[in-house]
Amino acid sequence: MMKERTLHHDLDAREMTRLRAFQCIREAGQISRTDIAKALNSSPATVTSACGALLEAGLIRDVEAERTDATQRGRPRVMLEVNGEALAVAGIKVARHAIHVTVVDFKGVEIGSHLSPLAASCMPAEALVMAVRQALDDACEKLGLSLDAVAGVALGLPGFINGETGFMHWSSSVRERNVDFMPLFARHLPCPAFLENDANLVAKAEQFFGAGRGLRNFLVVTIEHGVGMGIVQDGQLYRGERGCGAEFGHMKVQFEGAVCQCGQRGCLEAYVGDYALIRDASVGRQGDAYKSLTDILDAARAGDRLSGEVLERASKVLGVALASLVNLFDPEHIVIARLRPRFDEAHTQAMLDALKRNTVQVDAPLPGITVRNLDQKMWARGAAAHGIERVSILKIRARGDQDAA
Amino acid sequence: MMKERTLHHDLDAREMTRLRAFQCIREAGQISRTDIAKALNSSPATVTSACGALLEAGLIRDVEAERTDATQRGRPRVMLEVNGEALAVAGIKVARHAIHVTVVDFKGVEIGSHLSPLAASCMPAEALVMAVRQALDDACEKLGLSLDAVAGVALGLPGFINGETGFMHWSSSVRERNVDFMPLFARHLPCPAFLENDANLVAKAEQFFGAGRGLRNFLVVTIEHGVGMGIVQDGQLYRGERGCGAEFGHMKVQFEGAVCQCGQRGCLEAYVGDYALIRDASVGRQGDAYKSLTDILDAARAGDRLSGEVLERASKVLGVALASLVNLFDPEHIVIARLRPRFDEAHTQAMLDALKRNTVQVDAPLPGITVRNLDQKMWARGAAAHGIERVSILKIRARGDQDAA
DNA sequence: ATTTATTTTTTTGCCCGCTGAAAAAAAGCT
DNA sequence: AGCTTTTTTTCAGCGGGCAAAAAAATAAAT
Repeated sequence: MMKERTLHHDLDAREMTRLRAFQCIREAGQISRTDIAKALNSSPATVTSACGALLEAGLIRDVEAERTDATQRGRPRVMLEVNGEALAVAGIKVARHAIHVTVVDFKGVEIGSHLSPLAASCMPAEALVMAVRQALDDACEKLGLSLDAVAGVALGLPGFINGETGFMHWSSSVRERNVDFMPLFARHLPCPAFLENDANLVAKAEQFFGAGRGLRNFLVVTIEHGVGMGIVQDGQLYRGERGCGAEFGHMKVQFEGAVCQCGQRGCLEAYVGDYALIRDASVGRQGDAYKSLTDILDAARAGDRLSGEVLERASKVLGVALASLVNLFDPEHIVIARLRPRFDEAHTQAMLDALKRNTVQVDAPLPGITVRNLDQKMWARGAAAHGIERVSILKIRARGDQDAA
Repeated sequence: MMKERTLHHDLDAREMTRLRAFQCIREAGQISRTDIAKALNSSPATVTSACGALLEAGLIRDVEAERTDATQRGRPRVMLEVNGEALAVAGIKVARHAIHVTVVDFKGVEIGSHLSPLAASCMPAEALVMAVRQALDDACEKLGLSLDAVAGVALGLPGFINGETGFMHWSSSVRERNVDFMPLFARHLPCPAFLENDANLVAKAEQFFGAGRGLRNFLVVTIEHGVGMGIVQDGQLYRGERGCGAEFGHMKVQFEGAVCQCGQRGCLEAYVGDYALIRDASVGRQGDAYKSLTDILDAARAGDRLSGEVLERASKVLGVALASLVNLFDPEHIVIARLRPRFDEAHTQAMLDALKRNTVQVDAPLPGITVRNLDQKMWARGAAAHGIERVSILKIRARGDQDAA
């Protein structure tokens, strides 16, 4: 059996129809069968049968008919929605000093969260997996939940992760390189496990809950210590050939430019990543270097020239790099998510200006831009979203097996 | 009817199977039914019926059984191939000073070519279409071919062309902006017409005849006056949301860098495009500026310092930009095609070194790289390839209609 | 209250492509 | 000639999707 490129492999035609119907329902929140038929471009009969299977499986349910104000004649439509109580899914993100766990219901509504401190920011794979398992157990206990009630766990790691194969090429949180992480992880869990690159998780979060709803072709850029990106094309994460593309942070913005933490020169990250700003703004302040971005922002607001210039320059460089992305990908939308300190409006504006000025002009509207603050919970939420998606595929496939039996 | 994203719309399941079989045969050159079944992952019965339809339509034919040396028992396999004589297709490329026409048979074998000089490098759309039609007529006459024998014409234009809709946002060859070019073009032709961005055509040529055969995920970069790119993902041209992405030439490689012909700063084109090299190498030679890249190459070989440095720098910048591409797209393969003057091995090597040094390291093999000289005929050949693809879709759909009748 | 109109949903029967199995075809080998 | 091997074709059956019809549920009209 050859290795398939999509995650929808081994779903037959009928299961694909069910999955599409399910995803349509999830995306819409609430939707009637007729509208699903329109959205899927298929017949009502097909939708009825697909939804019948989903209802029987308990994955969706019909919702109490809301009294519509618009006085409608005819048989009232029955709205369908994802049955939140059907399943619980855990999303886990490994950060530098903590493991974030969030447990959501099948609709993506948060049941609860938990944060486990992490002793070391980099440890052996085996130890990390144990720590993750412990964090999950703690979270379940805190929420009064049995681990058996969790239908799937999705884990997000920084670094070069092939989400399709579950192979970890490199991660800043793991001592070893080239670990076949997925089996290791799955061995310590009583339920299906999924692995994904952390920037891709933010993309998933946007697709499920944010600016990416209903879009099929968008980019999500994350800016924190480093710079990451998730690419959604045709509604699916684009992973590249080896499963580790989308390294926007290491796109070169300056020939023979500043040194990046990856050892190369001119990477975007070396101009707009947190560590780069701290480095640049601290020049000439030996012994009194800034500790965090917040310090720099405060200094700039207090009138410090260098800090202001560093921030302005970073904004412009980021805008130019984003313009390159637009020129290359021509996406429908871009989400720019920056962690922690809320930037001044002026910086955002400088970034957007640079973006606009450096985009190839086509007399067609620019892609939509969303600038948002990225909070720590987004990753775990994205992991949960990813988990929901993967588990729903499993559940729909499982139904098929039962039918056959 | 909503606008579909793929070119395979309105092909039903059976037609899709036929198309896939046809494409498999075209890609393989010669292949037996059993091997097609393996390649398409479907049953021999299905392949027989699909090929039956294709045979009946005359699109393919079975080839005289080649005596295999390996003494094989059993019923000898019947090899199928595209029936070259089935149809003729014309590929046309509008260049700055000429219109290239190439007519190929359905297998892509060149029947003949023609080159019509073009008075002006930029003219009104209407006039350009007339000139193209004239060039096509001339080519047919020269080849002793009736225009009726041409089943389709594919036209390549430089600029921002939406190949899907046939809309021209901007082209250096056309006076007006935002012309709905396709209908205009089709009105002057007795056969189906197709339009495409010229860099995408080179990608098509590589996919059909070159390094892209059998690959589903590769990039083709063209370097001439400007720099272009074609993106093939999952076997299809990636066009972006507005149909005019892949502007590699306007990816920014230097913050506030050299001025590009597009008016912006720091574009790759402004460092490696022909005009940029001529500009840079001619500094300080007022009245004695270089006229062409060849001059610069000659000067460098003769020991001119500046020319050598300009070439070396361009090679390095290109390598770095390509590394950014790899980091973003993680493709299976990259084809780098440079027009006209064959560069010295040293420059190619400098480019590849820079590419390698600036690629994010993953302990996984780098994408394959093909460096080739791009000759003028590639565009027209690519246009022809594009035409073949589009015409085969039309023909397969047409069969369906006949069946229905 | 009953009927009519309207809209959504379900049921039913049919069509059609794909498939597996078996048959047929076309060789080579003995 | 008979057996083996491999490819190709035939054929019956399965199963998904769809159009049409039926059913259901309501508003408006009489």
